[in-house]
Amino acid sequence: MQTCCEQTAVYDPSRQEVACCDCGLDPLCQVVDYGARELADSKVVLRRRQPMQRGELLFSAKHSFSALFAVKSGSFKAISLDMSGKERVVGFYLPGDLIGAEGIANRVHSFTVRALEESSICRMDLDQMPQSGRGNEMLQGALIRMLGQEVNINHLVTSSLIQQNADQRLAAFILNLSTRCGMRGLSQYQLGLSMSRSDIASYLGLARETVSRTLTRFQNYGLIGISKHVLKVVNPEGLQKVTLA
Amino acid sequence: MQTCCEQTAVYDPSRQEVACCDCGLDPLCQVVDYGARELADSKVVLRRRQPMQRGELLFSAKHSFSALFAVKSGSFKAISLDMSGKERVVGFYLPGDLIGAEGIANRVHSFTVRALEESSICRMDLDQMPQSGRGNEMLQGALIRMLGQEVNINHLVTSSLIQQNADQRLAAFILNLSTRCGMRGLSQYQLGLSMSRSDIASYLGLARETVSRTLTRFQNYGLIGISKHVLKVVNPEGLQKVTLA
DNA sequence: CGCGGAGTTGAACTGGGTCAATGAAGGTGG
DNA sequence: CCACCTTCATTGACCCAGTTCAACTCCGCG
Repeated sequence: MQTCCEQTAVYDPSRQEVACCDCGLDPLCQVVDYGARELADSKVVLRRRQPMQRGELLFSAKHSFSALFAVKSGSFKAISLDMSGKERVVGFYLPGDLIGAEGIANRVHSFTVRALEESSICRMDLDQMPQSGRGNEMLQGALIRMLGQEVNINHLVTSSLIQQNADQRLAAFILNLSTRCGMRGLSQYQLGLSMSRSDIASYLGLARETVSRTLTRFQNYGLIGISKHVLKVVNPEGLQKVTLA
Repeated sequence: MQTCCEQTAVYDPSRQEVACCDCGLDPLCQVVDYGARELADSKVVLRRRQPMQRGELLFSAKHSFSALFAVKSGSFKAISLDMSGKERVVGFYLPGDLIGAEGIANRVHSFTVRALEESSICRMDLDQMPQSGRGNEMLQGALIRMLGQEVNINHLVTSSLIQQNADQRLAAFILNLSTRCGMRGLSQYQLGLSMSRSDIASYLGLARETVSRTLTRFQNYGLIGISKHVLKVVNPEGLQKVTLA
């Protein structure tokens, strides 16, 4: 069992990287580290800081679930095919975010996850959960808390998306990115938009032209500054107001 | 510990009621029943078939989490106050549905749940989870599977709502109600719409006038039959087509 | 009987989608 | 190194789905 900051792969550490203590997988990692002895004979394995290239798949829809992941650096998008066969972006993952919990129940992933840039992830193999013991109980407890969080977050996101207009959705989206970065110890006010405008549009249920227009309007209002894929949050209170309107 | 079909409250059994084997809480109930001896000293308590009046609250947002619920008969709606203080319907619960899982992680409920009609619920008090033992592990395992399901369902619902027009949202909504009733052993083709048009509109992110107009249009097309609060699913394949369009 | 809430229907307005043109950036091969 | 291509982004013009506002009906309830 490896301790928290041991390297398992060659990787450039100069990139913005989330600290373990700020990571969504940390509660589980701690259990695994702490319970090393109890879990020693189990198949739970942590592999840290695996590098990934832009465009590479973390896993695919309908493939069997075998591990949970946490973004260490970089970013990912989740894509789902709806019934009519169209691709839809269903989520973005930033450093510290947990990926793959949706697969636990049925042991099958329900969407595809792709790296938006050069990234690194931690991987916790759970294809063979230990069958019993104190370590297992703690692991399960941590899983329950994490899944509960996931349920809550999804509820909030859904609520805010469904009944808001384009301005509100985009303002909420930007603030969401910003606070998530803040929570994870990254900059709240300078965000790297690694995803395309089309990705954002798909995620928010808008046309990409609307995303483009709204962003430039926000910039004209002095709410944000945007050039290419760098977004500066200039006036978070203003954005907050937009979401309420 | 009570066995599955023991009554704990006086309640008129003539109403449409879901069987235990079709109930979302059943995996947990089974664990509790099966592990009665192991859990005997714990604080996990099942209370079955508690009656509730129309308008009565099951729990309120910000109140501390202490139990999971399953709808036995009747129906409920979940209401959340968004940041601007407006009420928003975030979900409907039918017989067999599980309520309250969103509160597990933070031990606090994130929305309010109200009975839409005379209903009954089963209640599993979890404010004091057992600390260890085989029974606990099974309980945790069942919780994990349930939460995982919840995450998946939320994803599907969100996806289908965000990027669809009014017709698609309403058709999907009706089919969703129908299949859920079917899964739980109730009629798929004759649904009781215990919620108001405004509730449906709020849930789907539409104006109540749009819901009204769309329903009558569906009726004119021969897709459904609707009078007051009884909805007949006449042409499910047709509705399915509408969702894809 | 009169009141209030829920539902339906009509008419007018508008936010955002669609279509189209153009520009900017990155990749590839000669 | 440049020419070409592809993909992504921006901006303008137009149009329609769905909101808003308003009138009216229906029903339950004091």
